[in-house]
Amino acid sequence: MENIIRELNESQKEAVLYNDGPSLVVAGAGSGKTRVLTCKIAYLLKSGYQPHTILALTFTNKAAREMKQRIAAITDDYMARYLWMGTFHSIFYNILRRESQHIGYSSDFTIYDASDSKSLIKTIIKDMGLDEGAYKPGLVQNRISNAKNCLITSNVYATNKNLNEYDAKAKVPLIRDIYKKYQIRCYNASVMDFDDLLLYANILLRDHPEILEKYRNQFKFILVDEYQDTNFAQHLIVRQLSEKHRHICIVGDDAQSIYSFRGANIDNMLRFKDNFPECRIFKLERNYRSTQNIVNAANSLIKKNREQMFKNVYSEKEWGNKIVVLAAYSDHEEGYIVSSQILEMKMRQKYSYSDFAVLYRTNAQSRVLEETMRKHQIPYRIYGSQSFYQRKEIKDIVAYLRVIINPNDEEALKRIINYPIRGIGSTTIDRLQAAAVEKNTSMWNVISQQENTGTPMSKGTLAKLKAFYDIITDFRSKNRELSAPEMLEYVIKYSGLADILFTDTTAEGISRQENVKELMNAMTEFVTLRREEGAENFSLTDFLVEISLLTDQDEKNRDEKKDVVTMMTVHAAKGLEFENVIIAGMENDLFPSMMSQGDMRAVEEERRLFYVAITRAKQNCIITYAKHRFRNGKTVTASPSYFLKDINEKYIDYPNNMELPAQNRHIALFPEMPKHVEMPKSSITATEGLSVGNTVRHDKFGEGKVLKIEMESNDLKATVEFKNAGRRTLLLKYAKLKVLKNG
DNA sequence: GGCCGGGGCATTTTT
DNA sequence: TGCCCCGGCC
Repeated sequence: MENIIRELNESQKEAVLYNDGPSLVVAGAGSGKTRVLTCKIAYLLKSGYQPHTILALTFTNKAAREMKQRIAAITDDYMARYLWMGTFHSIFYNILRRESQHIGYSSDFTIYDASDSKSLIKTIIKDMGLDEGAYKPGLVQNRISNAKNCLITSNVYATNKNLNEYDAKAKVPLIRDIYKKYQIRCYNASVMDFDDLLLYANILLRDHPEILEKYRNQFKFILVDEYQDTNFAQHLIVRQLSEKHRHICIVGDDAQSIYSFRGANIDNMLRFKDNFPECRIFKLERNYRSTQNIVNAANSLIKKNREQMFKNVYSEKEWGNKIVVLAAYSDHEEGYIVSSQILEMKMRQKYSYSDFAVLYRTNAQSRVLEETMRKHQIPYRIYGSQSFYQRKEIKDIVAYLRVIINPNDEEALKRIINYPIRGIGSTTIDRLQAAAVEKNTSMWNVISQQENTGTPMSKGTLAKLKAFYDIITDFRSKNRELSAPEMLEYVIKYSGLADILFTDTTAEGISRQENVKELMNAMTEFVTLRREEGAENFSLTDFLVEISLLTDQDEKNRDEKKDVVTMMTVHAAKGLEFENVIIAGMENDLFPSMMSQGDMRAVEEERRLFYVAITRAKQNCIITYAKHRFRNGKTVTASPSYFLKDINEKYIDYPNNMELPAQNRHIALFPEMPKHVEMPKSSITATEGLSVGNTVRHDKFGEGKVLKIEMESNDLKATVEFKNAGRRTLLLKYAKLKVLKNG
């Protein structure tokens, strides 16, 4: 342990050793953040903290697993496995399962992924007879998700004036009803979506002080990684759990905040000091990853952002090569350039394929790039777009598993009730669903009580339903006897899926079979890993949890050892590093995205995204753009991104193009003109702009200072000391407080 | 109830 | 361009 601490640099060491109170570690890109976190946790264990009293929230499950292993190696102790370490979603899923009776859920609840929840929203919109042109499922889904991330429950949503007015203006006034129905149907199906995990975790802690107390006492030290990407729901959980013992350490880099579309709020980090005024700030500024040129170039770029914490990231590695910008005539030629660059560099400098990453802003760009990679016979692997667990054959099997654990899971049930074909058609399914909605129960309950519900159905249909019911019931009882891997095999065989899968000998059929085998491998691997970690009991449920909450990056273990080029979106590349990074499609309206035009905050986020992309590179960074690109069915002309101009020209080379990017044209033309109306700040979001210590103005009471902000039955209220009107407690939902000054 | 073909529409990022 | 949805037909 001492040796390891000795190897840290001064600021890393300080960050590791200070554990007497709250701390904020500002960790620049490549500054050895993971090392600090690992070392700190090991140090805490050595100082006498019991592992189960440490809660460490990471961005991916993979990161958690790797850190646990490293900690175990440092402390030379099997205890590391008892650390509470994982993503917000998986940790609070476990807590919610444990405490499910307090929120009225069964502990066997399952998880809706984004497509399940979209599909349910679609169903509801149809049921309500709404115009699907106006009520776009994706849009509604976003609104509901945003609301949840701000802890706006469906009831609060329905009664919130701002939100209702906003929706009315947007010609979608009934979103509030959709939201309500959606929550009811999720509840009846015994499922939660991703956002619900955080929402219900908050409700649990809010409504059950004894449970809050229990976890507060249990978690004597809390660490959170990537704090710049937490949303309000996550922030509030952390704050509540830690505000008593105040042993909290948050780590993050405001320059890498790229998830605001998911509700992440950079202010959680920037204003951490408001909640924990005594917090100490440590800055990790030495970059161990990239050459000086790359670090300097990235610094010069991010300086153009207004909102940021001051820091001075530097590298002491060699100076390195300049960033190279290459122009292509078309997106196809761009692909060609990318491929030839890889081949050429590989040949000249003995890189292997896995030393290269091709990054792009949108998934749609991958197609053309892929095509050229194939033409040049460059092996590659795409992460993200169609993840393993999104594949149809995998989703089908997983749907069976979900129904076994939780037969009320409606989306899973609908997926398999007639697959393989059992003669249960859409008419029957619609009827079952309607009956379930009407009786305020699940489809499964309707099916199991078919005889006495009186739903008019033919004898034949009833028999088919009974047969389906028997299959599932058999699976459920077998699940009590068989191990998880045995159960998986049993399901594939007796569901009839095996017959479909293994008789198909087309190329796609074979690939599907391979995927199914891969799923079985994943299961075996999971079981082995659990055993190695010392877990005695693991069930199908555990496996299901694991795969429902996998992050994109978690899937990267797959094929990790293969020598292939990595292709992914910039978002997916967060936290990773490569010898050589190629950023493709560096064009206006693409990067920065068209959607960010004119909105300064959005543009700054795009710039941070570009910053993330550049700082993934250890040795070389190559940027390409095309002058013509095929988009949405037609070819459009494109111009080099004005972001290129933001990089100091000292660090960048334009060997093959004369035409330099135009000056910041969007910003110059439309300074800060918002393109979209922001989602109104509701009662609870109000804290985003409001914190203890702020000077505020109230229409009636005048100026005052915020003393306290707290949550009471779904609403946030603030206690304000007004200069002329004395101390008052106001519901933020109604009181329109204007922040005059940050305390 | 399933399959096929035409038309319309989409495009930002994802736990 | 390609995906998804719907309608028509088997």
